[in-house]
Amino acid sequence: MSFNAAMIRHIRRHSTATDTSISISKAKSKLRTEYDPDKALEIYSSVSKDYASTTSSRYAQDLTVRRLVKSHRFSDVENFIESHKNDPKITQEPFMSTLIRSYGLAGMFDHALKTYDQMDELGTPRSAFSFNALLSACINSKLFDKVPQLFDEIPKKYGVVPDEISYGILVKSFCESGNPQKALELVKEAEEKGVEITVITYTTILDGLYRKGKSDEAEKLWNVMDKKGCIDAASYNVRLMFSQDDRPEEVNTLIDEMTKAGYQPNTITYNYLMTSYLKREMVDEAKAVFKGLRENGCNPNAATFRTLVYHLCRNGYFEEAYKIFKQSVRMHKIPDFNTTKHLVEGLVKNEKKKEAKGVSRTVKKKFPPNLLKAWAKVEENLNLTSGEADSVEAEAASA
DNA sequence: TAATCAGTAC
Repeated sequence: MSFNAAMIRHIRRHSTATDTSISISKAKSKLRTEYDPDKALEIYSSVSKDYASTTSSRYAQDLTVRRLVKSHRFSDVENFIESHKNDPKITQEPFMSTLIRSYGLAGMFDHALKTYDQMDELGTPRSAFSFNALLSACINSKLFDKVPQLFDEIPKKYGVVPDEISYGILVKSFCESGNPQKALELVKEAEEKGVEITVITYTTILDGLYRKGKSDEAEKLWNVMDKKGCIDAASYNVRLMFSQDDRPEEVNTLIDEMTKAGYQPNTITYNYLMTSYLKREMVDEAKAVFKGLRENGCNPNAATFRTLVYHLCRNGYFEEAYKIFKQSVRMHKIPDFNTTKHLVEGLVKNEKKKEAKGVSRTVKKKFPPNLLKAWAKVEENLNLTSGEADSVEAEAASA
């Protein structure tokens, strides 16, 4: 089925509860594991809007847009987002902002701006909230130079007053343009205007400085943040990210410091520690970090699996990588195309063709349709197409 | 409503 006007009518018709409608939480969990954009649309349309809170439906909407974007179906994205403009909630700024943000996720900034300009005729009031949605859309569309321009023009045009988040997004745009120095200057300017510099804004600049190799400046900024008490776990994670190439002992020391300062290490923290071990081929230590996640109150995320499988393959531990891959499938967090490609190639090379076929069958069920052509090529090159094999998924389910 | 999870993306 392809997305069309009938589907939009279907979505509208189901705006009240019917026996076919499902709860938003059920839709969210279904959407998380559904990569086919058409099926994602079906799930979205079956949600009863009566139960949908703004944040929940925004999440479901974002997921649906992401699935369509992954398949490069931009006209369907447009139809999908535009269909929401008939919703009576369109006069509510947060609802409208969701549409602007969604266009940004799709990289369709022109549409985001057009939608923002439309707010007058649709009767939606403007505050910093929708302005920030527009600036985020700009960042997500990777138009970093456009953010300062909008920051200058929009307040003049519409009388919107930028808030601390607007400044945070402007800071991000400078960092993304490779100019964290300019971001630091902006901090001064904002402070003079009495706009708060939040921990997220500081952390953004910290990351920007490290990325440009300005470790000295980053450390100076860290001291400023420390003095102000403007630090959280994510700030520590940025420091950890740039210490991944250090010795694992040093990474562990930094994590100790983090814990003593009262910040709970999270999954991302442990991902960095794991990577620091893997970069030195300390596979047992890395696996110990992975196994210890749960007792540290953390769950592996998609990056955990991707990193572990990727490095295990790079180091030639294909059977280990295969085991981890099976776990990732069970948790609906399977690694990306390239990592999985490394895995099947390594399995074939090591005469594990049956396992390779299992991975391949799973991939064909889980990857977005637009990647399947490229995957068919991988299969063909490895001669995996003949014969039958159970998918990893089926095997994992029966295990 | 913004920040951190490998890297050109496929």
